[in-house]
Amino acid sequence: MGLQLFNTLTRNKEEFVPLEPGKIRFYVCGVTVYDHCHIGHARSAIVFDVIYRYLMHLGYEVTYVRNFTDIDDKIIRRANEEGTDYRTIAQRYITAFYEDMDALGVLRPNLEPLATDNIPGMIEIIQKLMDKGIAYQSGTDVYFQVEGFPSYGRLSGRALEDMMAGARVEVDANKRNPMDFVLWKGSKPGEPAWDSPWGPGRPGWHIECSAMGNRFLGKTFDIHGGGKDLIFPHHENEIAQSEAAFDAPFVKYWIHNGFVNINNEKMSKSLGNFFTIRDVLQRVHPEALRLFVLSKHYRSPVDFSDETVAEAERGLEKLYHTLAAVKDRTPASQEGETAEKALQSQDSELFQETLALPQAFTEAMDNDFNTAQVIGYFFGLQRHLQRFLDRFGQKKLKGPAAALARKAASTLRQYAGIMGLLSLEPEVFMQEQRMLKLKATGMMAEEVERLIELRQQARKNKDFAEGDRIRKELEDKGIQLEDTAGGTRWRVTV
RNA sequence: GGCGGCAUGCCCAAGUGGUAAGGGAGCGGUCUGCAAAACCGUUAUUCACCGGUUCGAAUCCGGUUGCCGCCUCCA
Repeated sequence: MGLQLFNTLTRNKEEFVPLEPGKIRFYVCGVTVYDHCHIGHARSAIVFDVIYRYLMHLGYEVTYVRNFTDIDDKIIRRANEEGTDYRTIAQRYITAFYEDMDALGVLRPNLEPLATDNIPGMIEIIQKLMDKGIAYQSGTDVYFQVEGFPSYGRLSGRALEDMMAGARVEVDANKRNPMDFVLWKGSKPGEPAWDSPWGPGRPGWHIECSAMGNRFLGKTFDIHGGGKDLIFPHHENEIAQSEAAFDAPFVKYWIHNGFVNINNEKMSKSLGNFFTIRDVLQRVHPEALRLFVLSKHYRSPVDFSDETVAEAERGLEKLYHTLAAVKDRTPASQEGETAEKALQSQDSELFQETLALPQAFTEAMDNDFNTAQVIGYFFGLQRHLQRFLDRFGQKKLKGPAAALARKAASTLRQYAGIMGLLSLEPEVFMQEQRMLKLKATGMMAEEVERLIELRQQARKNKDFAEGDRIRKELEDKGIQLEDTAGGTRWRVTV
């Protein structure tokens, strides 16, 4: 069947056929660097990261471009507020962006161009549009004339007349049509400015993506992504500019991710109901956040709350717990290949489920990146694997049993890895998770360890009352003890 | 006012014409010195409501209600 994806342009799921066999040219709108990123940005980044990883997994040679908007009114305003240069602001938040993305485990695109490094390309496009009479200068600004582009509104599914009837469009005496949008914005004295045939100024917002897309990916490219809120006007305008300038289709497939909501309302800067990525990562493990995001289909809205995030955390802990159990209870060294028959005879169902995972994974991902379904498969395999382990009680697994457990675990990790999940060694994850959660209890790890040691002494002396008292004391502070064959483990439950 | 989306058990959530995945929580059990974790069992004859198409619909069509988004910067 092959990859099917929902194309915003046609509002249908379509079979994906690359423009050039084996290759994909992929562009995602990046951020405007005037402030820290919030969870909404995190969702978008994670969603497109998984799409990128999956396209590579399918064997495509992917050229992935994600830009930075490093010049814009909000950046200038911020610079003025702080009495500094727009570059300082942009650079600061680019650095912060990388810190956030790295923490989230989001892979770097192949190219991450800056708008300000691509101004000649923008001027070139604007010039083309001027030459064709589709753009006009008015005062110190240059505008795109929407009526000169007949299919304007196709992506967002609305007609020009309808939009004008909306009447919320700012009346601008410079514009011939209220829907015309700025391509080049004349600078006021003291504002950042670049020379152009229309006088000193700066580019309008939409033109940068047309210029960078064209420069790095060509006139027409395969996939363009971004948040749903970019459909109109940003992407609509990109299409108008690019297609009018180059007389070629701009993009074949448009992919848009849904919003992150708080209390069922869109998270946004303007509403002020946002959490920054860095704040959330103070208390939530990045992989838990990733699991949270991928537990829902990328086009649906998701509600971000303590409860929904906690569910993802518990789920992730469960998956890692099973991986840890396999690691602890099977021999460290691999003793060669075990015959399939021997594996199957250990537990036919687990064996089959392990073998079936690659195809189930691919079918779900091919179906418009159905990561939620994939995660369901992960839990199914985890449960069977854990059940298999439990059959052996406290005993270690040997021979074909160990081989089957390892095969199931490594298959699980391999496919979860394509989505950027289960990428850590289980003990590393559990340690990170403990340390993260410990902050909320106000306790130090040493203190916990000391109390555990005291409890062990008491238990050795058969003083269970004292042992239980210590456990209760820790429990009240949010530390849950788990006595295992390998000693006492602890985790934080608050 | 225009355009679009969504409504699945207590909560989250997949399902795209063939008879309801998965996770969390709850309850019962196994295990445990006691716990925790884990595992097992259990919770939707039913998918907002009303009609229709079909041998068959959560899935398609029409209508109703509710929520959300876009039309202004926004992932």
